Amino acid sequence: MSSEETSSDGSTRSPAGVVRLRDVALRAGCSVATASRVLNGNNKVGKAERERVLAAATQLGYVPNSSARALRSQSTRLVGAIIPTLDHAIYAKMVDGLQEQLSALGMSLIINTSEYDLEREKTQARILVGRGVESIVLVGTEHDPDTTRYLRDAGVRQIYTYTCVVDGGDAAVGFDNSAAGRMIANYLRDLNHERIAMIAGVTKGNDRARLRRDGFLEGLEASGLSAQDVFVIEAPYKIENGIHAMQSLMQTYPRPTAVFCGSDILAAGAVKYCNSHGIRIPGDVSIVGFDDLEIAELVDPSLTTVHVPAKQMGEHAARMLSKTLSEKSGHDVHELQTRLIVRESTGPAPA
Amino acid sequence: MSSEETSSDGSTRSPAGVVRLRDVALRAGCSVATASRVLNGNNKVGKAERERVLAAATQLGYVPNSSARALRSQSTRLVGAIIPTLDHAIYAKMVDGLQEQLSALGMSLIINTSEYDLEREKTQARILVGRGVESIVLVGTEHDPDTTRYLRDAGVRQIYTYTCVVDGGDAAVGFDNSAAGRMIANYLRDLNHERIAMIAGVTKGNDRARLRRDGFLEGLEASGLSAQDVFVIEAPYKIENGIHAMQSLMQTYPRPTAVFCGSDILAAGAVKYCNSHGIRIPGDVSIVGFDDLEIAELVDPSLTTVHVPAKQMGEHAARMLSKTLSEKSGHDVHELQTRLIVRESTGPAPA
DNA sequence: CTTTCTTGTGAAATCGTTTTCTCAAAGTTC
DNA sequence: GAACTTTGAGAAAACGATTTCACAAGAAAG
Repeated sequence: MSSEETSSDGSTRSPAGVVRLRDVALRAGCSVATASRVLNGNNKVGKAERERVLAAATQLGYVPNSSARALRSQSTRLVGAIIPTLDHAIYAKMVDGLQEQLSALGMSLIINTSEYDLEREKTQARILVGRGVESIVLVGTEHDPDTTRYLRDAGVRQIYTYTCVVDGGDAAVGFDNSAAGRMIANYLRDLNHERIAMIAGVTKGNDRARLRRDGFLEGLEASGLSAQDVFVIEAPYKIENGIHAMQSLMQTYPRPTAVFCGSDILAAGAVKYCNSHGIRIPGDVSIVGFDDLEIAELVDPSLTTVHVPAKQMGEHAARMLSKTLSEKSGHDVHELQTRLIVRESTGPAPA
Repeated sequence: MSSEETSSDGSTRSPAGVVRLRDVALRAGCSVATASRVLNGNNKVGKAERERVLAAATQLGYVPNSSARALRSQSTRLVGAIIPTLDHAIYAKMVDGLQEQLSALGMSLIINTSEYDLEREKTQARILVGRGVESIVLVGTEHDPDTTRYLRDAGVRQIYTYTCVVDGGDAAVGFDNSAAGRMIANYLRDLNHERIAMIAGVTKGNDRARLRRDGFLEGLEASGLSAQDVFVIEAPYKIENGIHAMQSLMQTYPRPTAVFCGSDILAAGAVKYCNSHGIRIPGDVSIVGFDDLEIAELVDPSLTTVHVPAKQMGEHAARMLSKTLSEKSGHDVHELQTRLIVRESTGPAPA
């Protein structure tokens, strides 16, 4: 006697009581092949048979085994995403949008975090391929060449976000980090600032942080300021780092009159430091953030910052992915617009 | 000629260039059965053979096809999570911890968002079951009875988070929302506040919000205050809602001298309103938040709030899930401790 | 009335693993 | 040294779907 039990109508059931296609076919009085065809919308099935199968399936509450389906048809409707962390609103928002759209399009999302480590990203990519994802959403353009090659070889479509540079990938949705940096440079120069500093994110393995910094420095150079004189501190996106970096900057002489932060998180820390040390914003120093998170409006003074459409970016990435299935267009770049949000933390350079 | 290409060493590769177990076995000079045994830690394999397989696997960068593995072994190592939204740090942090641990334990996570809608949660649950998840992480104890039953019938283990009440589920990891509410009630009463109000989250379909409110009101009653006199406003967790709710409260007479907010988000809005309308905190009104998000420290004055170990909760949920596989303990509750973080937004009641 | 397409159907191969059988070789025990 | 364990390894059978192939039966064309 096997572990299966044979019921009176002759159908066999697995111990867990899970309904298989065989059971549906048995009840509908046809072969599994026919049942499969009906359930997959293949129209080469007679009307009567089709209806019997459909009825049997609903009556039994049949749910296809997606492992089996994926194994045979080599098509999971599965998407992977590797992001640095979910503990940062800018990525969480993107994933939120991505998930929402994918769900609406009948796809599912497996997420993995890399903690800003490209080596770890490589490992996660392998896992996701093993899971059978058909596409993978990554952050930024810079990745381990192994990762890029591996994914290409595995036939997995790569979509980069927060960037407009496709490079080794298949598509990109994001914005021009460099242009955003230049925009801030121009904005601060228009306010007559001359002693300018930056608190950037860690640029190693992070092209977004690097491009923002480089664009910013380029913009300053273009306006006649030597980039040599611009003090740049790199720090991970944490409030404490913003505090400490601002402390360092405020101890330099001459003090900068404007500080551009690579993220609102760093900017919030910078503001906190100034507030607790009697440094007036923007009277003594102007501070600019990046991302336009909720905190930008909550800190006092509220932050001038660059708005990044994070959720839209995720939504658009999802739409790009669904397109893949039908029209596999080539290198596909979608640029979203960032915009400067001027609030209270910036003002003209002190006299 | 098939679609496979045969390379010089005799191994066959699928068109996509994915390495299969067969390739590993071929390179190691053994059968697939043996290779499988080695890779699955079955110790009945000779030392020399074992090492050759391991070497071959790493050299080829072998990643098992999890569909096939799942199909045969009847175990996808797949976990689902349905959370209200990722656009709220408290959930994003939990998922961050969950994902990190699951990944370390060799499991993958599919996430879905419900937008605080139990109907939508039901739909998502069905999708996840179809995907073959073995467990599902949900937020709170309150769910559509259909969802609970469906998941139980499908043999999917249900883990509730942010709560200690298991009810229809299999396990819970979280904290006592009601006790946290009482704690705040006592704290405010100890500061001699008598006119107290609350800005709660939406309680429909949200037992956490409801329990916090009820615990708070109970605590006030216990200290001799009539819950009738406590004005409670419900609002979704958005900053603007905090602003508007605070506006309403400040227009009542007599004004409350202390306001408990169901979330730091609402509290941040409340603070913002006061700051822009010359209402002193805590001189005129004390404000208490909930969650201890980054913003609690960033707003001015910084928020007195209840610390919630969100990331730990996710990590613990992951560990509970992995336990299932081996020791399937029954109803399993793990209570984490919340604690009151006193900052600048609270003080004694004005005279 | 044959021949040639359609059309609908079922049998069987397949996807890449894990796991059960089977069996040979090498130890053990008397 | 014969009879029994143990041990290690391969061949082959699952797992549950999809999809190819083969083939009837009926329709259309000659």
